[in-house]
Amino acid sequence: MRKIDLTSFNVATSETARNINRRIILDLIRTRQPVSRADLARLSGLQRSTVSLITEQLLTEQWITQGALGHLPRGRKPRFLHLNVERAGIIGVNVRPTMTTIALANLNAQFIAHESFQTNNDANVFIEDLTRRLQSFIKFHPDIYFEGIGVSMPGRVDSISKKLVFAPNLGWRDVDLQTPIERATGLLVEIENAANACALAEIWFDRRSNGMQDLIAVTVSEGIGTGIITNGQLLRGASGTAGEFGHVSLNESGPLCKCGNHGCWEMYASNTAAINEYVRITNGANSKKRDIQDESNKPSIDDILHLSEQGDAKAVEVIERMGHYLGVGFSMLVSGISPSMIVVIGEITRAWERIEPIIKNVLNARLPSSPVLTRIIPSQDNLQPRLRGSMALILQKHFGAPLTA
Amino acid sequence: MRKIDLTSFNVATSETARNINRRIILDLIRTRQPVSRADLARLSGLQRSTVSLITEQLLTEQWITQGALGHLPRGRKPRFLHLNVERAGIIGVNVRPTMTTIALANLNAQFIAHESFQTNNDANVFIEDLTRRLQSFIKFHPDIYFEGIGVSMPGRVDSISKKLVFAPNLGWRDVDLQTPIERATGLLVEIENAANACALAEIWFDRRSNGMQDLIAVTVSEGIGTGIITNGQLLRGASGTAGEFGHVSLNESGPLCKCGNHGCWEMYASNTAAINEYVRITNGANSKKRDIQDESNKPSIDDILHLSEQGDAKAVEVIERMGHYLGVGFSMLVSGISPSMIVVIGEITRAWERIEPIIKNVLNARLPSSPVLTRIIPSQDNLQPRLRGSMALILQKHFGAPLTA
DNA sequence: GGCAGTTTGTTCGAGGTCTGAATTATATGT
DNA sequence: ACATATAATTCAGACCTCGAACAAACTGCC
Repeated sequence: MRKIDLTSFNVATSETARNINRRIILDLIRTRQPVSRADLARLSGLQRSTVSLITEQLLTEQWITQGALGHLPRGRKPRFLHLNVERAGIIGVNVRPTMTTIALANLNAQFIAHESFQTNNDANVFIEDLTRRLQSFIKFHPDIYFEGIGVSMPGRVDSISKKLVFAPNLGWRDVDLQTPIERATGLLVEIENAANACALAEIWFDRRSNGMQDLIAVTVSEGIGTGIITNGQLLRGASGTAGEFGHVSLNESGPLCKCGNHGCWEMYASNTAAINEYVRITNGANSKKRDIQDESNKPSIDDILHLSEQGDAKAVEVIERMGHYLGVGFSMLVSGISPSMIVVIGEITRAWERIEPIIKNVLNARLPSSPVLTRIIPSQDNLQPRLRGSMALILQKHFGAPLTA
Repeated sequence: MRKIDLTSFNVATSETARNINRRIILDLIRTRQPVSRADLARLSGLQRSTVSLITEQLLTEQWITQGALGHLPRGRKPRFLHLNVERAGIIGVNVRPTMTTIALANLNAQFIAHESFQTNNDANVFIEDLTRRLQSFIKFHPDIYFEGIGVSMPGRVDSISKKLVFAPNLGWRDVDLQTPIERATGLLVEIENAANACALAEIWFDRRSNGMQDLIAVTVSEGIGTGIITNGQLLRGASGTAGEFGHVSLNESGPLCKCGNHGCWEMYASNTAAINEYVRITNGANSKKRDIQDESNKPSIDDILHLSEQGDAKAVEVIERMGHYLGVGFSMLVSGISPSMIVVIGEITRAWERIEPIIKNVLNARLPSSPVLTRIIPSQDNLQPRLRGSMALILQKHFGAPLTA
């Protein structure tokens, strides 16, 4: 049971009941479409008369549309309702260290258009670039009503000020993206950390999380990020700085991390860690004296995955080591938070068949006293969880639970 | 924003608005008493007429009482409202490995009566003992209407079946306390893990958590437990097994823990760890051959704290080591969850002045890239957080936010 | 003492919402 | 054509909040 937050709460007015039921009906239509009014009454437990009133409202507001008639063995045929995919568009922006993607989707979070461009290293130049592109993107679709813009960032975002606090792989600090984008487009803008966006994407759009109210999304790339959802809601912590499990130290005397701490989880299980390890063990075999590691000589994580798929013993070793340390970190998450599901996002999911048994072994070894109830699965990367998650930020406003009490 | 849980949700009826506002008013009276109707209207934002209707209902149901008149420089004097402390009693039960305490409190969670007895090692004998004592406890207060019984347990409690899954320090497994107590007393019974109960006590009754919606309670005793509150609500995880941060491994090759894993946090920072360490370093000095450690010869944590207060160098060393490792674990919690507050419960809080700077140093060393926003404070142990938390389990039902959508 | 000004608390009609029974609409099978 | 079944709408009744008007109670000032 939730404690009432007496510092910021909403009392109920005469319209509160409608607000609650409207959101329930709208979310039911979203997830069960096509669906009839009678179905909605059965699913929700509301009276058919109430459902009719609510759907009439949703129809006039163009949130939904009426479709074909259904088929039944007996009786009057039901008229199916759908989300009105043409009503509105949501823009998702996925900022990554090298590339930035802008995408337009309908209310079903199906992509309609997208474009990508190089991410400029300078934050100010980038913002100018992005806002200009967003403006022309919007102009290019004059017939669409835009609900808002969601932005996923590779770094820590303050949940109150909505500023980017720090993005290590971009080298940006204290950047305000929300204000310039809002000013340039006049739309609602939400900024969120990439791991949090992935967690949202999973819970809002992935069937595998059906009915789950808690899960953790682990993004494995240059570093490791964790987006945590508990009780159906993002865990943000004091000013949005939760989710830095990637910087929990697994070994006090381990290698020095960018964050200044030693032996962080991401020093063992990130792509960067795998690349460094691969360079270390191949150099050790080929030429011990080549101690200056040229950046351009380093393989990419995709190279290593490709080599391991072809049976290269050292690449396999590196990937398996990465799997092992992913398992170590997961065991921490399972002990402490015990989510229903952990979703892994990143290139490493390509090698899932190889690392899954390793992860399971580590978990069983490290959690001997209790069965592991957490499902650990790879993300379906083609679904673009970062982009879809940034869209969920906007969709939530209409489809999420109302804020009462 | 919370996602609507379509597997179990509540639609709004015509009474939902009243339910919401009633709980807001009742919680405002609880926290701000004495308070007038006009104050409530200002605090809640509801109309004075609405507040009058709600308070009238609360008065007839005897949840609240009218008290004295207030004083104002001008105008009609307000009539103060209070919680009706005589309306109802809540029974809290705190089960610990050696002793069990039963306490009766009023709606303000002020203790009226309490009794303690030895905890029987045999679960069945214990249940019989407890239910008999509860029955006579209730008979002894025939004029009180009991709201329910909350039980705090030193072990893992399944949040769905409400069974005790495992209590290592009692050696109990799969014990159902709820059903026999409900049967014996006819009252609502809630069972919860001790750390979770402490977290609830903190958020419901401690002024220091005013306005906070997230905190972690860390119980330091034989082991280490973590009760986590996020978004104003207990984090339970898959079937209530969250909060086992005490069994996260800090060192893969550390000492073997009861749980079967190596180098768990509680192997370094619990009372047991401190006692073992003290025995190790004193034996090392006195007689290296005395390798059989007689249980009865071991000092208690209170002994060690007492010695350290008197300046015993080895006791001080052990306490400072414990402080260091508490800091190590806290840095994990701050990285991953970043709660507004961490509250420490246990005998170690007696040495707070000594260990606080050590903990702060560890946190600053391990979280170099961002300021630590989390306040770390000792619990006020005389407030009996375990007992009060078990009472909060029952109070929540009436004072918590309603379950809508 | 009486009156103006102020604040508390209640009363009552208006408007929004859900429920549940009755009604209308539409389809199938005999 | 008629019985049966299901979908969807209509409408009175009950509950709720709002907001204006009103009554109650108190202070200060003339």
